[in-house]
Amino acid sequence: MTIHRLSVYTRCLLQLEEDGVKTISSQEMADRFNLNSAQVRKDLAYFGEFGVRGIGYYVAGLKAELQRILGLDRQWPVVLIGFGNLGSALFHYKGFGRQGFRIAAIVDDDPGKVAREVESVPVVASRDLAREVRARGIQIAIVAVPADAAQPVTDQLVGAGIRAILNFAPARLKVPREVRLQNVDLSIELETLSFYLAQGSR
Amino acid sequence: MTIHRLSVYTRCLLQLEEDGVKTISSQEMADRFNLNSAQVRKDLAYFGEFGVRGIGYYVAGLKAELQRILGLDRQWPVVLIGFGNLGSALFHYKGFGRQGFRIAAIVDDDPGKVAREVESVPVVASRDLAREVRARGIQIAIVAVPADAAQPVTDQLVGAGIRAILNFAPARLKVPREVRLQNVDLSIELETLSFYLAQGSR
DNA sequence: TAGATTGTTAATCGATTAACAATC
DNA sequence: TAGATTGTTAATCGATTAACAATC
Repeated sequence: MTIHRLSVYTRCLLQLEEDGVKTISSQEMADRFNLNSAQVRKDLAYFGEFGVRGIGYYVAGLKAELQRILGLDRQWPVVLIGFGNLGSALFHYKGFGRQGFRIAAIVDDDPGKVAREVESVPVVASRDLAREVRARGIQIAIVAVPADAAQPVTDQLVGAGIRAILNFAPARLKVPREVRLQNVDLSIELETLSFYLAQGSR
Repeated sequence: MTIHRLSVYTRCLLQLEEDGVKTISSQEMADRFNLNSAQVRKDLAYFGEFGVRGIGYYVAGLKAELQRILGLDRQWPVVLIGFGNLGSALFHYKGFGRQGFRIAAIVDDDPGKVAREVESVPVVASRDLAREVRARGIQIAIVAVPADAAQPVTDQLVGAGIRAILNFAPARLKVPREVRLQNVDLSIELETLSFYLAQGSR
């Protein structure tokens, strides 16, 4: 929860830096996100003393600190599994690159796609997955394959030494404890909305 | 939070029904999701008395109740805004349809896409958005356009009487209070992962 | 020095869990 | 009746917020 908010703060700071703002108080930050200023200060103070009493936080300095904490102060090579519609969308999505994530390899078993390059990123078959992961020092995978292909390829990823998986497939993946798994469920959010509509019309 | 869990329970019950399971206890449900049985009971009891003491919950009955509560006991026509890679991926994503969401119209201003039909769903230009929304009684929109196009089209949606928006664009949308907005941030999840990797290697 | 704002402690709030009478 | 399991109250836990001394 705190980590989630740190991400949000970081984006805010990027924006502020672009706008030429030099310092910001916890109160001003809180106002932007409907949060409480004490919460902002507590979140930040947990990782160190980044503020200056009477002044607030220096935008550039705090941004750098948060990026370091979140691991965004470096490039993370990522392997993208599945290059169908969703995989393709994620590949072209600009948001990842902006935070230092770089898709370094694509895995897809469609013979029409394998061995090609997409914007100079190689597309390989799943049999070459481990080789690519090791050769490129990849620790993060994004899984964007159909539900039934998700677990087998996940097992391969784990075998290849992947440490974190962002899963878009509508499947409940099993991974060993030491691998971090984050699921993104595209339809559960829609269900939340329909709940409110259904309640509203009652 | 509770709503989110209700969605999860519903999926579990769908699975159980397929597997021919007739009844389930709160303890069994809890075990499947690393939850506490008291929490399951409390979540369910909030909406009514669905269980039977000594027995547990009837799978079919509880499923029907939860679907009703979540508004999943009906078809929701949805308008999809943007038919690029992401829009296309969402269109073909099977998870939505399974829960009663049906993409009834697609809006895209690319002249190469307008006026065509995709799997008998019409693709219209944004100037015809309001007409389609009203004609089809659409209350839910999925926004999958680039960041800079998101706010203008959102304003149009609001004007057309849309009541809920699921936003995939990396933009902070402004909507009036009565419109429910749910943001899906594709890269914030990745940042959570990199935090743990960065921490681990420290 | 006066004003502003932090970092942190104490108080509050809400959500989770344990416990158990009710009851199938 | 005995065993199982609910619905619900009371206890616990954790997260949020208020308050304020420290200090720029």
